[in-house]
Amino acid sequence: MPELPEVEVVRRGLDRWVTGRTIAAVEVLHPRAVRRHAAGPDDFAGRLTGRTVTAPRRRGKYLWLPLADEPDAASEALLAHLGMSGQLLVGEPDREREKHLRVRLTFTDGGHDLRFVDQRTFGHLMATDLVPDAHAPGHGLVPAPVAHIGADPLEDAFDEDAFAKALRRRRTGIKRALLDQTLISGVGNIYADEALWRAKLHWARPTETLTRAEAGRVLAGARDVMTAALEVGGTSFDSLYVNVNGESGYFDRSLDVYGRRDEPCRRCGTPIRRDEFMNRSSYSCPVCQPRPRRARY
DNA sequence: CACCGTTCCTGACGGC
DNA sequence: TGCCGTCAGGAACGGT
Repeated sequence: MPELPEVEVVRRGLDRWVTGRTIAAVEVLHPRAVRRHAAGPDDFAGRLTGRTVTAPRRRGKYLWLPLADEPDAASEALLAHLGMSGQLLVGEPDREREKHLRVRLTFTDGGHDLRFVDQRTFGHLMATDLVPDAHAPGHGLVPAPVAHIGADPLEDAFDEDAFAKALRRRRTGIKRALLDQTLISGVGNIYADEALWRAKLHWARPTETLTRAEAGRVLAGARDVMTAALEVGGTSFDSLYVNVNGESGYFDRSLDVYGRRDEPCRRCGTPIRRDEFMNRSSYSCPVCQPRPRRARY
């Protein structure tokens, strides 16, 4: 399941394979893949055709390819969110079509094509305007649908003090807050559990009771685990996540709590517990991460 | 406004 | 063998 490190791996792959190339044609094979492009599949294709892709950017789990507008800087972009099972694949244009191929882009140089493949169709592509970035005033641009999300923990613009203060203003549990992309982006279910294990905090800990030091530990935990995942090319559990060349990451072998129900905690040996939370799973160590007296779900 | 439950989707898997 | 229920989850959306 692609979270920030996996999306970053994809971004790096795209930078190598598509930057500077001009889009020749766009095929939308499944309209659901572009459902967030309100003007429809034909408009989506029309906006991309003939445009030249510039260096890919990312914030949290969103990835975008700015489209050159010579002589000015790009004012539009191809925006991608991989959802649960989305892949962006680059390869020989005449290779076999994947079962869940949703969108295909070819380039004027006749070289490798770019394919959006997505089994569960939670991901999407769209063409969108770029708007000023509230997190870096006077500098960058971000796609309009990305404007409302927070900075991610691996970018310079991330304001740690503002994050800690915003957490304390919330009246919810820490894991809910971590999954709220407006507060901090790029953290999904897997890395939320990993960050909380590293910070030794229970997922239902009320945000308003977090000290500045504890907020700092959560953030450091998120940064550390994401950086480690990036170094090994991203996490993969079921081969649905792959980088742009179709190679899976290996980070799942390094996870400390996620998916490790009843296995010993790597710090204290206590069996990892699994709780139900938001109709999904939360994994934690009962000893390292004691349940708070007052829990917020 | 803040918070939270529901919803979209397909394939793997376990039980019978 | 095959059918069916359950599970996986990001984020938009609507209700409170």
